[in-house]
Amino acid sequence: MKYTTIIDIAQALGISKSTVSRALRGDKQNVSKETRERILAMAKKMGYTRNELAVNLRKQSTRTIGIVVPEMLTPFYMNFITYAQQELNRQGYRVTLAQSHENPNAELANLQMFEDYRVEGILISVCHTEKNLATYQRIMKKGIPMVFFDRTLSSLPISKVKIDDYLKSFFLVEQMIRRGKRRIVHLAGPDYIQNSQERKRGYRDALEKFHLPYCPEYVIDAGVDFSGGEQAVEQLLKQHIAFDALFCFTEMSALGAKSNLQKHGVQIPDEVAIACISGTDLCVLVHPSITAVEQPVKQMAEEASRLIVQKVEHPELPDKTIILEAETIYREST
Amino acid sequence: MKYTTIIDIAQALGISKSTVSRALRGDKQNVSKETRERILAMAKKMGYTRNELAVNLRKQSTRTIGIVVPEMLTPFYMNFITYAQQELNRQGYRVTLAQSHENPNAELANLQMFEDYRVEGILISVCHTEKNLATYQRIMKKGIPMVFFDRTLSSLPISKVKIDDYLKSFFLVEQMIRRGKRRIVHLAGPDYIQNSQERKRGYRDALEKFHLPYCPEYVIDAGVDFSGGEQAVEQLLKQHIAFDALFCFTEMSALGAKSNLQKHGVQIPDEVAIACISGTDLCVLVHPSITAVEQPVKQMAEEASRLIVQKVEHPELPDKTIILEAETIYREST
DNA sequence: TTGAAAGCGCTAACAT
DNA sequence: ATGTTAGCGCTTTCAA
Repeated sequence: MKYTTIIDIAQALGISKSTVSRALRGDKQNVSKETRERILAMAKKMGYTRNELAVNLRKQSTRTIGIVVPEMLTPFYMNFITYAQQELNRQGYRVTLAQSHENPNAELANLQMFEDYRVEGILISVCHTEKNLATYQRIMKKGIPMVFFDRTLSSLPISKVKIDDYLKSFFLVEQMIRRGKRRIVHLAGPDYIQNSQERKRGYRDALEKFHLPYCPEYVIDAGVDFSGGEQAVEQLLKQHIAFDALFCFTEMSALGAKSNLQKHGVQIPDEVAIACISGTDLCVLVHPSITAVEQPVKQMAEEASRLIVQKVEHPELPDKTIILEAETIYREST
Repeated sequence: MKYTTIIDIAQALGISKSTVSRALRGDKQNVSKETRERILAMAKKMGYTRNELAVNLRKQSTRTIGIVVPEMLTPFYMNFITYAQQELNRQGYRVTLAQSHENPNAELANLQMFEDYRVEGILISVCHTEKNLATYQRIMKKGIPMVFFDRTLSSLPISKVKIDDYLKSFFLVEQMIRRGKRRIVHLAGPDYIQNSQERKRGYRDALEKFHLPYCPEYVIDAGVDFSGGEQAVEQLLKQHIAFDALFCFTEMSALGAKSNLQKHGVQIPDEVAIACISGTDLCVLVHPSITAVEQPVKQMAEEASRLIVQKVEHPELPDKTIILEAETIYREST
């Protein structure tokens, strides 16, 4: 399969490739209307499509932003990507996507690939607090702009867009306590995600504020997904740990927990209340009794996009951290 | 920001760029172990990353497959993408993604972009039966391999991977009838999606088999998303159309319908049974009473990937249509 | 208004 | 084992 090139067009018309290039790029100044039309017609006839590889190589610019996310199964990251894509397209950038599947090695490979393809900026939600620190720093030092979003890293002086996980966590737990819950179990996320650590702090401090005891066995590592939530509940029941509320790290683990509780015949929310900090309204949609603090995914995407574009176009400007107000949703128990 | 090139390395070492290129590409035959090591060390020291743009241009090959999907919000397409990516990577191909947002113009732009970037094959689930027919044909004629999946087009002689929507639809409706449902409403998808048309046929024929009347007002255009399902139910209730079962086109419209029914105090599934053909277990997860025929997304992704690779590497081979057996799931009403 | 020529970073055929 | 050279498709000075 052979693509038509500007040389083919030039030859077919008996003119130089420079003129063809100019016409095709829409340069109205330096090519007569007549030849312009002949060129456009011939290009169409020959099925010409400009080779972006060659253009990018020549121009030494791709106008492409790479986005790395831990996963794309929950709507949160997909929404982020969609909004970011919109905003970045509006600003004249293209987007290429990569998922790390929660695996630092895959994340590394993706970042490497972005470098190889000369993306001009990177938006990333990291999958591990430490594992790829050196790589992030290497990329920064190389001068490739990066912006962290959602799962950020406090240890790195890079622009970030996030919510205040500590505060939101504190808030949610406080709500549960005010509603009379006393034995609140935290289905926590893994420690290698910083948001998880901050939510643990929020959980702990909220208990403290109300002089409730902090029991280590009430904090269970439930991972990030559906089955993590199921297993955590399984464990709780097996160990006969009494509880009247669950505060989950992700919406998926909340759903998993819910599902398993129902399987065991536990009434929700009469006996147990469930809450999580959610990227979308999935939880609410699925089960209105789950209380959620909703992350402002659209704003997050737009802020992150604006930040990365700014950084690409004005590398000299200082880094910025944006903390977004998450919307708190209260649902009446049904 | 200036990237290190093989010329930089060659100069730093006082050798030719060909040797550097060879060493960096892992050619052990034609470069002495000693210089090889010097080159690798220097490359690392200077932070070299190969410019894939240049490589692709020079080699006239990108080893990249483009995937176009209507949306990425439902897990079905995301699962497809993930599995396809795995399989294609295994075969030495990269993947680039685009979503049409159910918009034929966006789909067109995405296909155009894929051409510009010289993808070597395209996997697509179309968003409209007719709108972009000419483009698909143009691409085919140009010799760019394409494989259709899930939402395919019977009118085009291109390789496809799909389920038998007619059969599965027939089957599902038959089940409802056998369970005593008589007034089955079909929240149908739009006619510009072929799968939707075939499911309508299946619905109709199943009724006929059991000598049940076909009422046009029982077939409602509910679109593809959550709000479509909500609105369809709203309309049913407002018009006082009696029904005891809903057969929905998508899992999202099933969820929307369910949500609105609950809002109006209708018991599910005591009064109304809901069924859909689902790409994932989302429905089941959300509401175990929803009956679903599960699409074999993993196989679909793997077959489609294999087909496209085969077509890229052996363009002379004939087109193929693969119809996958969808797994039928019965859930007991809870 | 047009053309000639250089070059983006890399590979590969052909010398040496 | 290494170097020289041509060229992938395009843009962009510089000349004409």
